[in-house]
Amino acid sequence: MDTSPTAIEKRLTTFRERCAQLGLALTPQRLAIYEVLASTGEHPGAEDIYQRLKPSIPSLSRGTVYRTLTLFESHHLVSRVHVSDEQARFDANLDDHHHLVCVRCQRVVDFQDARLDRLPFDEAAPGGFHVLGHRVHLLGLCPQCQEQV
Amino acid sequence: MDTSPTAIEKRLTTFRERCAQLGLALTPQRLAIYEVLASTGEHPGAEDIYQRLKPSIPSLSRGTVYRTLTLFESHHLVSRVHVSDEQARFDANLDDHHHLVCVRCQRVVDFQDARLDRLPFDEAAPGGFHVLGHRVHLLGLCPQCQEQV
DNA sequence: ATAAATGCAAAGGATTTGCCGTCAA
DNA sequence: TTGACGGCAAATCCTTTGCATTTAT
Repeated sequence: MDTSPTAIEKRLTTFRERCAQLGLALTPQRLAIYEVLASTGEHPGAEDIYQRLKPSIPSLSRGTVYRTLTLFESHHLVSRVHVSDEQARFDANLDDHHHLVCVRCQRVVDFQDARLDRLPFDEAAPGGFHVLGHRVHLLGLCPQCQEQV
Repeated sequence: MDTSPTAIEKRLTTFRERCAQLGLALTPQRLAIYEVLASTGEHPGAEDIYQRLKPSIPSLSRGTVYRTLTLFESHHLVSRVHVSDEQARFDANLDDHHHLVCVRCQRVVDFQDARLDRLPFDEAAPGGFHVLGHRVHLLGLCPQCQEQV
């Protein structure tokens, strides 16, 4: 995900607009939670976000983080990523994209490749399944984990 | 997954062999748990398996089901499927395959398509990621859920 | 002002774990 | 007999929820 200041700004602007449209209150907690997601490509989980914000917002509670993330997801402001078993992880990148998953450290990196966006699956769907979309997970080792092997 | 009697038999035979090779005891519980997985394409979760076996093995405990599934997975006798948030689900189909996931009822169906087995991703991996394999999830509606919409 | 949002703590579900009795090699 | 295995219950981890209070619009 592009995490340049410009791209982050853009995401935040869109976020404020969408909240207004949706009639969602723009509380400091919500803004802070969204900011964390908008400015990282790390796909943090609820607990990660809670820990990152606790110092600056001491009153913040886990419940709010969970509730807010679920709310954001239901309004398609962020998406939920299921990697391995562990906790759910979140992503503010709403562009069509796929994921590289490190099988060792579980790091998740977005990547885009037009060639993977149109797969020959429509005709392939067996059993009358009606395919709406697809997700590709590339499993492998991130640079850091390659060194440690 | 092919659930014809012949295919199931074949899986069971392989399973027994692998257990012997690995020095794993072939207990009634383990066999029963594997049989459930070998004879269904439903990708049941631990609780599903427990419920299905409880009537025939009243002494069975959840702990054993969980422990056994984890053991199987660590020896690559079954694989763990992460669909949505809910519980982990298991699959005795070890052939290379992908998954159709119903976004409505969460049904998971295996499917194979040679065209999806070689994707143009090797060169695509950004940031020095070393890609070892990939998984394609096709998201859509199963026949039953299409009718209910 | 008023409905919505937060904090807190308790509840919930899925899974793991420790302990002890049991069983098979 | 001896280590592996299963049953049971307690513990753990992640997440949701109810309720009283505070806040955004």
